[in-house]
Amino acid sequence: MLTDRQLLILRAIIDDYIQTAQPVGSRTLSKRDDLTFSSATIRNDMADLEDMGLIEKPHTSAGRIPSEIGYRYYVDHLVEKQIIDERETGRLEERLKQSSKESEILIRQAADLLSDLTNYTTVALGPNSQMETLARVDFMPLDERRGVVLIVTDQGHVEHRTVMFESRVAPDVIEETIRLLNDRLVGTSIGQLKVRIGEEVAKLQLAQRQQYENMMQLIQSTVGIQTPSSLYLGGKKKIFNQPEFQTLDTLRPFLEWIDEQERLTHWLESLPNREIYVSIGSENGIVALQNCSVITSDYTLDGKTFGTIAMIGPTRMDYRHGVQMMGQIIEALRRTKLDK
Amino acid sequence: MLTDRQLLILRAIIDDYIQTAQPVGSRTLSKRDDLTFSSATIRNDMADLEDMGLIEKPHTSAGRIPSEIGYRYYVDHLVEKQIIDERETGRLEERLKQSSKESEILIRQAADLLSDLTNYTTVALGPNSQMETLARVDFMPLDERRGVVLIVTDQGHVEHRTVMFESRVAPDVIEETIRLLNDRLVGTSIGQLKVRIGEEVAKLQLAQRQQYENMMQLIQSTVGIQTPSSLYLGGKKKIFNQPEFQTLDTLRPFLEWIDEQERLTHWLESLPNREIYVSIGSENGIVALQNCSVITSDYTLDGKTFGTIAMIGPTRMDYRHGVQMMGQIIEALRRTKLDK
DNA sequence: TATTAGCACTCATATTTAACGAGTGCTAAT
DNA sequence: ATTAGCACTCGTTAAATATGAGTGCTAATA
Repeated sequence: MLTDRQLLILRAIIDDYIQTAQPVGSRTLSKRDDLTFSSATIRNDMADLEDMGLIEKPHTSAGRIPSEIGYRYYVDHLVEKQIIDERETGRLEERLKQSSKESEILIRQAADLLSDLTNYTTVALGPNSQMETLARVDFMPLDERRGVVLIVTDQGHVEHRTVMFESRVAPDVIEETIRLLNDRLVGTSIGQLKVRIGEEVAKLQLAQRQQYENMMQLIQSTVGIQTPSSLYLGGKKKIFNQPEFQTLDTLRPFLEWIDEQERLTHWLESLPNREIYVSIGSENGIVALQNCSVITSDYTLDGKTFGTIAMIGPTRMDYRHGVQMMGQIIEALRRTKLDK
Repeated sequence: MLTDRQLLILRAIIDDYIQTAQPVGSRTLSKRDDLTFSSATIRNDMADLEDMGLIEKPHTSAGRIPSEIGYRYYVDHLVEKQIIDERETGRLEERLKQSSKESEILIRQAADLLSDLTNYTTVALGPNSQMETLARVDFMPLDERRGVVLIVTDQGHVEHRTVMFESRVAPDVIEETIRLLNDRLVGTSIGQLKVRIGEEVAKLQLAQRQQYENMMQLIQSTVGIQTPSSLYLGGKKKIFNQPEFQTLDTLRPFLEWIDEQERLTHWLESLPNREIYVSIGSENGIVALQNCSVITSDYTLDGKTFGTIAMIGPTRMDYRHGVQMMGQIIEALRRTKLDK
């Protein structure tokens, strides 16, 4: 167990290191107003903290830096649970409102805002349309051989796909196909749509099948194309300002990783958390993010579960401020009304 | 005017430097099979070439490197006009075909292909929908207060926008509005659509105006949102392998610049060229691309003018190969048929 | 018993110095 | 006109040295 003084020292080391990115020495600490002990005393406590694995030294004659365990302790015990600052949240909400009431734009704006607030790179993932369900299918002919299939989801999202027929299709066949699809498929999740259409085709009577099979398979094939969840990166440049990313060895893996949209999306979708969660250094298990910490949270927009937002910075990130800002942003998003 | 030998030497210097990224010395050159002169002779010619501004030395005791003027001379006089290699073009065409027949995906694929072929970063810009013209407007109600506006262009592209009414609108008013818009606006370029709708509203009779103004203004406001031309970056990572981008000073401006999608789009759209064009070093006028050269070309897909594709590498890029590959790709694209 | 002053020791970093060698420009010989 | 020869330049590398921040330990102090 840690003594009060050790706690004070640990906290001071981390706070200082977060600010300066430099190993912290005992003399520097003893000069702080909140540490009234001599450097020798502090050295003794530091040795203990090091034995406990909370801090470490890069080399003999350097000061100490927090270890991952140290950061973990700091985040779990020394970062107060988020207190929503009403004034600040209101201001954020205001800024979000200004931009637009379209969800896509709102999310981008939120990511940018969070990045500006913290100076870290952010990633925002929109709703995964695979999870939404079909509210309605419709068809609009363009010319003899082409038309647009419209898919409307329960969340009010609309997708369109142009389809082309092999040969001319009678209007009433089209009409009937659409009626059929609406009758039987409303409520199906978008992700399952393809499979379900296949099932419906199988169920058709022989007579019907000749008529509708072609058309339905056509729709099936276009519907099957996954619409990837919308992903937005905020403040990618911010990484260039971080002292730990001033060499190619550290910068390159990060940039290469962050640019892989697909992998990024999967990663965000795989995160199990609902509320704000902090992953420190190697905890996240991603080699390219070894020296990074991530604050993630699911967010809701207009009351509905919507997506995931993440903040990525060096392990030496300002956890207190980061958690605070993340809380403010998701609260502001929660309060924001969408029109639809 | 250059003597034959000087020409030979200039070419050798540039070829060598392009490959090694190291200043080329007279002794190295004299050992080449195609240069039979002594190093002293070569030195004399090098001095002349330097006087003419075609090559320069980083410092006294280094070899020579090409100057921008040298590269320009090389590109203009020493890079043979592209000869389409039928076999190779066929192979590229094949690979393009495989991926998809959708233009969006084809363009991505082309950018990736070109990047893999050359090991440089590529940018492909899709068609600018602002230039296409309206072929048809349609409307599909979703519920009492919402509906989807469909916009079809002459090129067969479809866009949709969800609109929301302040209050319930009678179906026949909607129908009539759409008829009106179709009657009067078909053929208008998408970019002008917003202005043109405004003009039409102004022309309405007082009686009509009450009915349609709201609806038309609603459509106007949603139509006004610019759909940016689709932009695709291929092989962004490639830059990390270039020796001239191994320091943050050079890498950072490049990456920051390339990540600004909007600026990039404008830049590509502003390029006046139709056929393959090479811009060397500072010629492009972009500070962040001081040390880069760019090979750009407009391309056609399925015979129609479509967009612009660019290849960005260090000034010391393999112009011959780059121009060659660019030629192959745009030829392959030209031959690729789209279904629509 | 807990704290602090004092001091020898460690080790990354910065500075200096010297050696190296690739490449040049010039001159004189071919 | 070409080439061999040679003194000279200057960036790069390596070794030698100095600097100083910070530590751990011991002994003195409250």
